[in-house]
Amino acid sequence: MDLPGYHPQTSQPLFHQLVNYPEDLSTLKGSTSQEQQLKVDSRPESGESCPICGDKVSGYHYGLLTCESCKGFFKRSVQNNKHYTCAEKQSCPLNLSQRKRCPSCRFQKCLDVGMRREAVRADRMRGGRNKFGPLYRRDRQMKQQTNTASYRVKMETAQRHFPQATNDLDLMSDISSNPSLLEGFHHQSHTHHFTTAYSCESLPLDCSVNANRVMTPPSLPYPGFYHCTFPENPQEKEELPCSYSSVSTNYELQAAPNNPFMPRRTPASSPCSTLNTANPLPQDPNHIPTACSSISMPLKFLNQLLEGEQDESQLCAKVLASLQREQANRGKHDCLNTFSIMCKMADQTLFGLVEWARNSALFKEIKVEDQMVLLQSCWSELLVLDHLCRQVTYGKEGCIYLVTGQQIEVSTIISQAGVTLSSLVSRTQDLVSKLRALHFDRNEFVCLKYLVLFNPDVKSVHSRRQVEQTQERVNRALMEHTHQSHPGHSDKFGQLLLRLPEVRSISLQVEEYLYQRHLLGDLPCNSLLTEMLHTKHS
DNA sequence: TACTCAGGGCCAGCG
DNA sequence: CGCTGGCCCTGAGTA
Repeated sequence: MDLPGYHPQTSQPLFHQLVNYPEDLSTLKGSTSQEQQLKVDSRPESGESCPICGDKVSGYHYGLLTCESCKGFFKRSVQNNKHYTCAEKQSCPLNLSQRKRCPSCRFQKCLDVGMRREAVRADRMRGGRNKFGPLYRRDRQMKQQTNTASYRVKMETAQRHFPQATNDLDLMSDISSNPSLLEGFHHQSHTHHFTTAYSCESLPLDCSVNANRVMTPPSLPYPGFYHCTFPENPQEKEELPCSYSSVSTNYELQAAPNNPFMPRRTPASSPCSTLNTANPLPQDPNHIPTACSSISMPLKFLNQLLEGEQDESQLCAKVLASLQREQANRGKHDCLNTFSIMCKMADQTLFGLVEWARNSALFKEIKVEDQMVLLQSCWSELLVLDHLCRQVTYGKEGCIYLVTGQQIEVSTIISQAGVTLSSLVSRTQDLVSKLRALHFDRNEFVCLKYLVLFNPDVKSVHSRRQVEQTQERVNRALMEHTHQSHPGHSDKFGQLLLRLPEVRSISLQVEEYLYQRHLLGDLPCNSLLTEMLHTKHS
């Protein structure tokens, strides 16, 4: 099926490059998926590096942008059916000066980053185009679009396609055009200045640039929970050897009473005292744990998992900055509609989740092909889990809390939405209530994310045993954590696992809903979200 | 029909 | 002598 703005064979590159270019991530941070794609694509022009050896990229070769030498190397290797052997441990360094050292590792990296054997012609026929043509073509089109600032991601409303429609598809437009909805959507903040022109389907995009054109951190919800933490005492971290991973951020969450998700800078929050995270006990402020040796292996393992967690305030700032850039590119009279804003938020969150997975030591241990397959299989579940966690952590009863810190009243959405969206919102809110009742905490959230990610049942996973073993380890850690943190609630572990099928079911419904809107041309065609959606449907 | 550009071939240089 | 990598040729696809 030919879908608007989408070519099945071109669905891979954005996600593929995201998974395959470790060094790119830092530069990709904070960009929209489209912007990220553009950065990757602009390599030949900007003289950026070959993903295999770091040399200058000369064009698309056998599936992706590489340098001339790796192109030749790959071609010869495939044509001559070479079988190399690594003299070391198959982890030789590969860079411009050392690429000749180990052909085995070089060829393996070619395959790992996505060069395709099948693109080397068996008949050795010269010239012409291969089957990846459309893939390259789309990338080029996007480059052109970047160069001409007139490019706009096509995000037409369902209203435009189906003026008579009065179902779910209208809701997001309605939210923008209905003053009462906007009230719920707006977030009170001294740095956010929301425009409310109905015609413009407004959004808060001018929120984080100050008069000096310097990015300022966005105002975050529940201001009392945040404080500036330019470390006054640089030794602080060292004094807390097992402290909660302190992602470098100007804003950090402060201890929030009765909020099990809030990381704490007190010793009680350190992974050494993970057991206390769910039911924090009063701590002597001068007490600093000296070692982690007293905690069990599964809990140490759980602490390691926690260290990779994303910082919510950073994600919030990133999403806001991305929305702001998008709006800046569009100009004053061409505002994003609310559905597009939601898609952007989801897209950025998804980027964050892929980044989280990729940075995970456990995930890095498995083959890149498996990483891709696993992420492709569970991305929507991760999004749903992420959403659930945000609701339990920050959300108020009866409101949906967005990644940008804004809240929408559930009743408002349900009153405006059609059957599908209403059902989705209700089911999700039910699940949030169940998780609140279970006193769902941060440790458990991390475990569920890993359980969803390391799914050995996913088809075509090569290192199934490895995935299975990781899942078992996470399972044990979760079991131990729930038993220790809630000794009186012997069934919490089982209760949590029982939520996973619900997460799965909701995520499938979300995919279905998004796919329907995609068919109507409502989704940005160059987003990671769209790519992931399409990978599953193809 | 001219142009584009990715795959293939060639060959000087190197170890 | 085999491998490397820069350069050029070829020709299907595209505007």
